[in-house]
Amino acid sequence: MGRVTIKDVAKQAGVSLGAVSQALSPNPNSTIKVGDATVMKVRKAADKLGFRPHAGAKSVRSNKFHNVGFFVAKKGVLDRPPEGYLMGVSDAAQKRGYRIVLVGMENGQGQYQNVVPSLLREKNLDALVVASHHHLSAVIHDELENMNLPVVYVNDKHESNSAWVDDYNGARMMTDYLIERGASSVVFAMRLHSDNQKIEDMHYSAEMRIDGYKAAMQAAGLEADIRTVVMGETLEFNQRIPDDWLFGGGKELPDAIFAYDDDLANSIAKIMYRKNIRIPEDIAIAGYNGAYASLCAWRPLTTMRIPSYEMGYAALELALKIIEDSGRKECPSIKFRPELVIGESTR
Amino acid sequence: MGRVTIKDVAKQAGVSLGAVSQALSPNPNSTIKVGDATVMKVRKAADKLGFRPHAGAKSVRSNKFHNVGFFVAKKGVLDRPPEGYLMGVSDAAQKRGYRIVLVGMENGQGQYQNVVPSLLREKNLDALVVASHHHLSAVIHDELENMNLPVVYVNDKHESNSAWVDDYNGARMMTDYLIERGASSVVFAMRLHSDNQKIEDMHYSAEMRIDGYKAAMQAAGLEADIRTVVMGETLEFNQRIPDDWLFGGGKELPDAIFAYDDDLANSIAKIMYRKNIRIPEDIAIAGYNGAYASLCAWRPLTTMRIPSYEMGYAALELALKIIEDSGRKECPSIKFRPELVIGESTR
DNA sequence: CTGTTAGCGCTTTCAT
DNA sequence: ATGAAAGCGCTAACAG
Repeated sequence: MGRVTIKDVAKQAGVSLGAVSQALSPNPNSTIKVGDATVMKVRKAADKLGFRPHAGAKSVRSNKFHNVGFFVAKKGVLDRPPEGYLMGVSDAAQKRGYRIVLVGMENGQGQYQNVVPSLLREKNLDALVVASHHHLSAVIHDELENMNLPVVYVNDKHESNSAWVDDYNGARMMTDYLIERGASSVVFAMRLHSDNQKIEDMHYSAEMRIDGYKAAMQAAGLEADIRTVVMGETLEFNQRIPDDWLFGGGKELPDAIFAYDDDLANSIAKIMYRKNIRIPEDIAIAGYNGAYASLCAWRPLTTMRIPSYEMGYAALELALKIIEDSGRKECPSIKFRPELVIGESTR
Repeated sequence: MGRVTIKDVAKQAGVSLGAVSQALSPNPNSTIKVGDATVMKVRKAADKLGFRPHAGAKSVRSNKFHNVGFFVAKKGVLDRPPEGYLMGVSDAAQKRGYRIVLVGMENGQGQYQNVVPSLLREKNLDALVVASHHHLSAVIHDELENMNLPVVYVNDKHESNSAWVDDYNGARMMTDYLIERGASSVVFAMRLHSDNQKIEDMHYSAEMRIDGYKAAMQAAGLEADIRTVVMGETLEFNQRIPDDWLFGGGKELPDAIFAYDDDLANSIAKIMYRKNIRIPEDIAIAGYNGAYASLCAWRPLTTMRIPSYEMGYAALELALKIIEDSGRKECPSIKFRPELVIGESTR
């Protein structure tokens, strides 16, 4: 039993080839119109024969794939939140009859080698959603421009074609909250990937979060206190931060620590716990991102939840808008608002 | 500037069409052989023109897609661990030049409507990896059989073509550990999706974990105590379990609770915390799965870690074995061992 | 609506 | 190695 083709269906249904094509995947611009009766007849025949259209063959003529790539500009991404982006992208795609194709970063020996992964070397996608957690996305951006492939960004801020979060206000709200709850010394903690990494080279959210934090501190008449630690590119759950990073050696314990993200917040909280400093009684700790891990833990973290599912969903819809209006190249970016989720790591 | 095809490359390189085809994607069985010099020349021309082969066109002749589907037989999966399966699958695929295509469950109004999602109705995949967390996979199994699509299971136990975990020994080890650490009353807690759900209708791991737990209790001369609670299909992080489920109304607080999975363990721990029962001083709580959330939390959970990345990786390799040995239909299933990860929810 | 035909981009065969 | 040509499954254009 070879493969069942449209030809077999036509024979079985007793109609023409073109009729089958139109019955199964109608095109309003087609010169050939099929009636409901024919459609039914064709469907029945197709079902009986177990016909499944060959996606590749379709794409050859139409040059449409109904595939959208999901590119993660980060190593080892899928093992950690927020994977809500992917879920949103996937649901939106499925609803519109598109498939999501995973495109991973290629990396050898901890270095990004081929910036454009080999999977993109084949023509197989109608568009690409880039989920950025990394300054690297800037490099990719240029490389992709030449490929004539519409690109949409999720969790990255660009002039157009992106879904991003208003982290300035997010950080401001979090800092305000900590101050309101009684903190007068609030440290903003973040990690760097290397000794001399500049804020400008980091993800856009770094600058926004710092600015939001500073603004809130200034408005309250408090002094901003930003502390950084140099760590590897990813923060493994067993990777330790030096115990004396935040205090010790003369430094005082602040009332609250606002960490750049939940990973860092959890790591800091672990240090405190080891030192028998009680959370939230002795110190308040807040994170950012609203990672699943922070929310469902038996001792949930106070965090700013990013609407990652909605952002992924919106990003895919942006991508489809561009694909389907074949003239248009750009759509305005969409701003999302984060939401304060109060856990048990603050009072 | 239309699309750059193999024809343009041939012209640019000054060689024949067939030569380009062979130079760029060599086939040992081809009658036409190209030398290294030609290959170089062709590659250079292709690079210069920005040539990207059309995946669809390739697939028409060869009937190979270099796509493997990843099917999640569960609603809203990608938002929660263990997503390590997907990462393993994705890495293994990338290494071998395959793409991962996400195939979601279609569900309307909380009911599974079309068991085989529409994305599978097109011929587009060489194989499918089914990640099962659900008895539903049995239904899918039958439906897929007719499709002539090799199917491999991850986190499900079948005679062949599956990567599964030895949960019997996992549960046994966990129970032994709890007993060793001083517990004499250990409750095994699990949830049911409906009032009259039978263990046999659940995921294979339910029975294995129960049996492992029972065996350990019996070996220690203790009485098994299994308690179930009826909940929705998914356990949201804000979904509450009745506070009096495990104790109250005459029931005594056990020394330890071994929960079917980390989600449930976290929920139980939250109840305890609300009731001012100290963990681990007053009661020990253990989970299962080794979800990222459990491991990276600032108060990590004691859990059995499933090697989900490795399982996903292995499952994909099984799939490729079947794809590439076009004769073979089955490979022996692979058993994985879970690993005890001691957190701070037990002594 | 039908039947026929061209053609998408690529692989493969055939004769040279 | 070449150039020519067939064919994969499908869509789309053509005249009826």
